[in-house]
Amino acid sequence: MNSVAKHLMSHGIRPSIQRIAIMQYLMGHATHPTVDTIYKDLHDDIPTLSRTTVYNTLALLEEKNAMMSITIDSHNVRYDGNANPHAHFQCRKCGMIFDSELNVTDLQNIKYPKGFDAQQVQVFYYGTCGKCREKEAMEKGKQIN
Amino acid sequence: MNSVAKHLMSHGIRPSIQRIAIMQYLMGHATHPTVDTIYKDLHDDIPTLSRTTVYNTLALLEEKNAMMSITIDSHNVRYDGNANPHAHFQCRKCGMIFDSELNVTDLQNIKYPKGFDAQQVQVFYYGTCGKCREKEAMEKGKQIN
DNA sequence: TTTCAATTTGTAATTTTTACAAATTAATAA
DNA sequence: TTATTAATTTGTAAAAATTACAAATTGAAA
Ligand SMILES: [Mn+2]
Ligand SMILES: [Mn+2]
Ligand SMILES: [Zn+2]
Ligand SMILES: [Zn+2]
Repeated sequence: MNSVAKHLMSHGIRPSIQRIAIMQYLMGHATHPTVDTIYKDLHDDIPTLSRTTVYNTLALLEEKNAMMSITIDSHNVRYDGNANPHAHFQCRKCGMIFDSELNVTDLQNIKYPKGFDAQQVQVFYYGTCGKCREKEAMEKGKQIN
Repeated sequence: MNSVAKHLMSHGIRPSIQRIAIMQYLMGHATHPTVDTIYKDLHDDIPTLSRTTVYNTLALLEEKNAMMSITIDSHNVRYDGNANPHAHFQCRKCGMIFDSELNVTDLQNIKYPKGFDAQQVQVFYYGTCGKCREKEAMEKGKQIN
């Protein structure tokens, strides 16, 4: 059996063709794709795949902690095959989402209201990515003023 | 002139009736409301208010840094009249969003990819709030097993 | 007052997500 | 194997959230 199927089973998920394809896609694409990107890309290989199945499967994978969703972008939920906790950076210019080295587990146990119990922490940085900053510098250089 | 109008003007926003009402609502409700909640609540006082105006105004207020939006919830964007940086906690049981004491500015300058430039950081905790934990404890107590 | 610009409004369109029942596929029992 | 049942997938329709846009209104400047 392939490693993706094993990953699913270790999380109590029966490894169907569709579930393997979606999980495999997430593990192979560290781009934090949207539902639509996942659907469109996979649809080329599996023309029978339904959008509903993508939604259903992503909900299942998340519930079983096989991956995580991130709400860094207000327009679309993003999905991340890397389930171990890490922070993210979204570029406001190009919209791309990058991983950050920040170990968010350090934050897990601090500074939320008394009597509360936190199970998860997400850290989202917003700013400008390296490429977009370079591009900006170029544009400025070209300007006369 | 009232203080809300002054706040708007200090951010370069012309203080119209609608803009004052929306900004005032956010400053008076630390509940991190959705667009719909803001619209429905204000509509009682200003029956002519349009949903589009609420969307437009919130986008403007955010652009001018008079307040901030938070994407802690995948279903709805939330709005926060408190623009100075702080973390948030969402209860997975009741959906409520609470402020956290965590000073996120500490995180501002650390651990995102090299050459990148972060302008903002958001920290979102997910878990169970105090009230929901109490409720859970009660339910468990009642059970025979 | 007239003119022009900014703002608001209402409607329609788009996008994202969810609901749901039928069809298909997989697992279990006979 | 074949019949029965359960799990999964599919397609369509509905709901919910957001955006586009042009007309109407309001405010500012000439
Ligand atoms: Mn990631
Ligand atoms: Mn807050
Ligand atoms: Zn970029
Ligand atoms: Zn709660």
